[in-house]
Amino acid sequence: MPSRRARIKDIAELAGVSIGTVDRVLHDRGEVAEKTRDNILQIVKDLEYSPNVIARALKSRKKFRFVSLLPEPTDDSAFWIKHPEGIMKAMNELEPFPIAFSQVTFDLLDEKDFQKKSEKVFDLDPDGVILAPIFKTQATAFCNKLTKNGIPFVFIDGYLEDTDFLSYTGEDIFQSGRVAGQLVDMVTPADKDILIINIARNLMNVHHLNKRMQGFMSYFPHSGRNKGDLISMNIEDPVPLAITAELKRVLRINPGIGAIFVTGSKSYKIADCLESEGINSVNLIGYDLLDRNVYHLKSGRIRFLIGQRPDEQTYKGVRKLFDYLSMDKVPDKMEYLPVDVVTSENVQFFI
Amino acid sequence: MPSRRARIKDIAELAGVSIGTVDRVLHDRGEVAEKTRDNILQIVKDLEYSPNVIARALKSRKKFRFVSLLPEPTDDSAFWIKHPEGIMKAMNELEPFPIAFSQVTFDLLDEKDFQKKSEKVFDLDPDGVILAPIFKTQATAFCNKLTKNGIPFVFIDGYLEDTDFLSYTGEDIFQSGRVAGQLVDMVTPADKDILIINIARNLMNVHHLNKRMQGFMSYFPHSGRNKGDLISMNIEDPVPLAITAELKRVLRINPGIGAIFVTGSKSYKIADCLESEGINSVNLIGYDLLDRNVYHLKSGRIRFLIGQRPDEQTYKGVRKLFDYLSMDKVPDKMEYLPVDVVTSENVQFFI
DNA sequence: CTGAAAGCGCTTACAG
DNA sequence: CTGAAAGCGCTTACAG
Repeated sequence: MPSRRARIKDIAELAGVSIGTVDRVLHDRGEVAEKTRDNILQIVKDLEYSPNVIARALKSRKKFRFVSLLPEPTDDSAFWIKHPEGIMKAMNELEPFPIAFSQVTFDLLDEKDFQKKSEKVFDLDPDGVILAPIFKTQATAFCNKLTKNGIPFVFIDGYLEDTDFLSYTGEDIFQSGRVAGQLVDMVTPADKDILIINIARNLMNVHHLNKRMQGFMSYFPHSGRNKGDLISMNIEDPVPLAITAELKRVLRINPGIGAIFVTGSKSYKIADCLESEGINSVNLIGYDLLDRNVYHLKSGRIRFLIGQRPDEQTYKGVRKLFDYLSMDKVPDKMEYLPVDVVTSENVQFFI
Repeated sequence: MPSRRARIKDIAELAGVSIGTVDRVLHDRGEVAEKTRDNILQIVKDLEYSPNVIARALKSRKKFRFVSLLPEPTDDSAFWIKHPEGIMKAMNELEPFPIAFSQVTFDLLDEKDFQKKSEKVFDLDPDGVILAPIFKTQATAFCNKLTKNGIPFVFIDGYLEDTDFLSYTGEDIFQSGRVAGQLVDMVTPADKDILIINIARNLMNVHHLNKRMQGFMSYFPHSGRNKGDLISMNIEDPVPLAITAELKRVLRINPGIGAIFVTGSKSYKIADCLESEGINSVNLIGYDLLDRNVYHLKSGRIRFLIGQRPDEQTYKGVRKLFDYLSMDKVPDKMEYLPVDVVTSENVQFFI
């Protein structure tokens, strides 16, 4: 091990060439005699040379251009407001480096818009892309195009196995369902029934929600104490009146329900109904720390929320792109973030 | 807002002086006419100048020397093995910058050793110190000496209010006790009694444990459903035989105990005893993801562990020192990390 | 195919 | 009290 970090200059001296030549070899810019090249490469290896990122960043006016392609946060998809925060945090930390960031958003309910916006991403001529692959078909096409153009990309929120992504940062969806199952099992009397509610206006998110539901249900046969029934229902039109009617109907038919698991981030809609109906006896558990969920968590209407660290997903995604581009650091392909168990007593630390 | 970041050179030109003079003003090295100085300072403000950290790091062979002063992890204080990991992670990220790190450890059971090692810290001529102020008197003296020498320091694990620390990163101890209280309350039948166990060979850590206990107990009067008794006991000599005897005695006297809360990280010792005695009916809850705790968590003997992110405490502590020294970034004085609720189903993400 | 030079923005001696 | 110069390790454009 060299006592001091090797520099290009050291390599050049050992090889008996100029630093320009060494640089050409290091950057594969060709125009170097094969013999010289091999010799230099050997020395590089011997010296365990790695470039000084600081010097590189200082010099190269080469500005990395990053682009994010994420859903537009709206009143009805408030989950996505946290993601930009992680991006800002990463940008802040990387502020001394020459980086530009563009955020492109698309309509969560509109595949066509995704496609249109993904074209816009290309127009921005990115060096790296971070995206949530909500629409499988369109996202796959987009990712393949990125790969063809040699542009690295990272996934958050979900991933597409058949694409050449650099890394995924997010939830282990199935396992997070299991955690929900365990929590419900712990706080609900063993003879009570459990209601699983999916709220999905369209089929797009079904993969996500289905997988959580599978994880949830997988907990009970072997690990759970609960002996009641698992009942599942779908709400397509999440309008308060419709939800209330449907919920009342199901609860009337199944008077033994002791817990409700909402597979997505809209548990507050269920809590709203329970509140207006004056139903206090069920354990409600849902996902994500939206303001409206947190409100019900604090009031006791929701017992647990499961958090998936949306801001950490984007933060890490950006860092991985940067580390990869500026230092050739290849990240782990899959990084599952912790499944956070949030109650009224520890929620303050998560928001 | 300037379209481009101002450089020293820009300031020099506007002030009609050389960059050397600007630098002298910026670094308060004196030897500058007051008029020149004021003028330059004004321009600095107007231009919102901030130094380019990269250029600074590249140039200055000034190596920051950081020193940590933490307890030596031992078989009986395994909690402290995670802390060095956070330090290594920070060092890794800061690798391109010229930094040296020395880790000094002391005997968790020996105040004299703390004092001796704190002197060693001074010998290392640190630019910044990160420490766990285990022994109040000795740590206060040490911190005051640091302040007197103009050496910034950050706390982890605990803090001393009367010292001039740069930042604290760690648990909100009282609140974490409340979280434990809520969890116990959720999973234990309302008519059962609750046993609180402190394991403390000496009085040193009592502050820590007491505060958690207070938080725990504070939950029940207003927020809890539990109607049973809160019983507390102390174990001074945590030898298996002694624990078992004592535990059996208490459980015999109080047959209604449905949950046990261990205020420190040694819940595995209680779990060991319950296991050997074949007692399965109580909900055990404790702190920290030590291997031996996790073993019992997975086997179901421990129901919840509360995590306090030891590695994140040190990681953030080091980053704060660095950001402060290299960019004058003053961190928030108090940073409470999330109180993690860990079960057998999500523990995999925390270890 | 290769070398010499300029420059990124800062800091550090040194000369006056 | 102030300026001019060298240099940190790299990249880039140019000359040969």
